[in-house]
Amino acid sequence: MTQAMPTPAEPAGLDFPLIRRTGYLLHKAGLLLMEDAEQALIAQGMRMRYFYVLAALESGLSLSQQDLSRLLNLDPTTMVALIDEMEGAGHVERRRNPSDRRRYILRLTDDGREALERAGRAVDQVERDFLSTVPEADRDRLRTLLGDLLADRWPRVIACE
Amino acid sequence: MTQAMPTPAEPAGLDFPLIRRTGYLLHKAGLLLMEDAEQALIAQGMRMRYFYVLAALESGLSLSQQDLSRLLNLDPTTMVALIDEMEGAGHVERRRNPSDRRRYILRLTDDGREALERAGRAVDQVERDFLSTVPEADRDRLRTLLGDLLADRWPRVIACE
DNA sequence: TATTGTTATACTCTATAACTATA
DNA sequence: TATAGTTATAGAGTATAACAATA
Repeated sequence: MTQAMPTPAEPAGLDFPLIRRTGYLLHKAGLLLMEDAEQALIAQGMRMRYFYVLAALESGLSLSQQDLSRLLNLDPTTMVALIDEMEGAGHVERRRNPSDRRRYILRLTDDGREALERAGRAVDQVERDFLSTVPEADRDRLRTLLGDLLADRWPRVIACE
Repeated sequence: MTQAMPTPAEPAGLDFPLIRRTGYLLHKAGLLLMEDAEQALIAQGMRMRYFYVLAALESGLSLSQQDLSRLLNLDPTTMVALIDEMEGAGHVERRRNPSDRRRYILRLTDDGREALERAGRAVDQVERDFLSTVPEADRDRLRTLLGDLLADRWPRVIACE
């Protein structure tokens, strides 16, 4: 081949204007970090949405499947399959809500709580690794900046992908 | 309904541990920003990947479809349809590479360059709006932090989703 | 009549396999 | 034999529609 081949290994050689955009960098950083986290969870037979549901149920509120669907922005039919999986793994229990027998009250089991903690540790580790190049002092600043950035968008912030 | 309903409008009321993670905030911020950008581009009949290809071709390198596939991490078959669309819109030209007639050399047309500029302005505007709550001085800091964060992952940074 | 959970179905997106023309 | 582009096809993931139980 006589043509120069762009090598993805050296994109810096390409004048690719996107990589100078804060927005682009923000998107890529978030994406890479979440991919790492998902990968770490897959090693535990779990995905991020699974982790999200565990985290939501830890709150102790009496959440139904559709409550969770709305909260995490997942389709109710998707939620059925997810809760099926979690129930099969013994991490979640379905109990009928006595005051509205159409609904379940979903509860974390002890195994579920344990799985949540273990997953949380894995995600913590991924975050630490990912942020390791950022000086300690800047990490707080970064978190604060991101929090401010999202402050006026709370309704959409808690949601899967 | 007698049970308390969690209202996504007030997630702060939920003790949702994820929203205190820098990694989670980073992911959500990047996602929301990119959704806004995609929305702005859809108003121009364009998507982000379309914008990415325009931006890559602006470099002036002699890129083939598969060069672009590798660079943007898009499947070659997906690239066919995308370039079909771009060619149909008159933004890209396919010319056979005379030194290897299997390949094309893809070129931006004047219309394509114009579309790139217009899209770039839209994305700029989205970024400015999104970052408007961050003090001017912190914006530079944020960009620098994100750049450092990605510095050792360049091979994976230039890529669609 | 409306809503929860559920199933079955359709749709979208992406990846796989096979083909052609070139090398 | 291998590669670029293409097409047709299969698969994963998601959304839509319809249903039973309950309100």
